[in-house]
Amino acid sequence: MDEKGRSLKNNNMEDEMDLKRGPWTAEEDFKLMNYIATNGEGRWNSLSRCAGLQRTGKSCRLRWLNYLRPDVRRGNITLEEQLLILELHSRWGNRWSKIAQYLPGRTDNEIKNYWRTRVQKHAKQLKCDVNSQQFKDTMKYLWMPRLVERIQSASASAAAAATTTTTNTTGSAGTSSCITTSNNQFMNYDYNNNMGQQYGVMSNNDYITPENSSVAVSPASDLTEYYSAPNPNPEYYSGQMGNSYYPDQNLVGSQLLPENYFDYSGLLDEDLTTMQEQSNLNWFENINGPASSSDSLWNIGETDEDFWFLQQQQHLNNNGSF
DNA sequence: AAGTCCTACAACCGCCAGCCT
DNA sequence: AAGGCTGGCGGTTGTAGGACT
Repeated sequence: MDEKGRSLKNNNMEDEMDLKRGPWTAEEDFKLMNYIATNGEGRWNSLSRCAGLQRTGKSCRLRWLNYLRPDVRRGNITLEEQLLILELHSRWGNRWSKIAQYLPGRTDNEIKNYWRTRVQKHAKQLKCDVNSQQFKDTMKYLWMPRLVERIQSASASAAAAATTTTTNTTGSAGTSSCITTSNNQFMNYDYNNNMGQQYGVMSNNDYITPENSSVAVSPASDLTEYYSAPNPNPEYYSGQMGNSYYPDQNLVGSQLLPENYFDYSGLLDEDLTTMQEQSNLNWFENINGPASSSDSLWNIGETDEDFWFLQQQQHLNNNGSF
């Protein structure tokens, strides 16, 4: 019997057994949680029967993994998580479950939904395919650096508010910052070495820094929103930036450490030139969309911050650095 | 206030690989 | 070796609720 035949057979069996579909009720959730608490998970079909649920094993598994599991993290995707998703997706594509391994508490389904609703939306606004080189470049050279900047900005604000110390050291060789994330993760990011000198972004210490910026975290858009969900299980995250955080041992301590996320050292100015040439439109017009667009990539003009950011970009553009 | 549109996300579906008999 | 079963994955759909007109 082929796969389709098998599926039909399964479906018929399910019909015969009058299995329930659609949203789960609180009672069903309770049954499932109770059963798993006592007997553990796995063997989902028999689990479903034994727990007295009129659901497929698949449905039970999905409900447990995506919703009922105690370590499922609720709340909006944070900036740090957005950054990680963009980076890992650029590495692996639509390998949602693999990407989810690197975001504790987040499910593949949630990440997939985030990608479809937020990222693909922006690709649509740019009138380019989400898999196109143009959009990938936009993410890599504008969106992701922007996220880094916002993370640092939010971190600096939080630190100032808490009157605790953040480690910002300024030396003649460059500016290195410690980005403290909402999960007490930290990212060492060297503006000058990783991006600034190569691309003219954030390269000048008296130009863009969290200290001299008037950046205020605002919920104006996907790119400006910031919400750090309460951590339901704090101990789960402790030490997650250490080696144990990364299930793929081949990447431990090398490619995936945050300080390497934006190591664009292999990229040349010609690459950016080519990138711009590939676009028929002005780079910034293309990114920002028409002035009337209310939900463009940066929501230009909606907040002082975004206007400020655009000015910085235009300044860099005019100076030929970008 | 009512209707329509949009967004986010839960849930389902088909396919596949691996294991077991 | 072949067929069946199970779990896992990525793609897609349905829908509740908020935003907009």
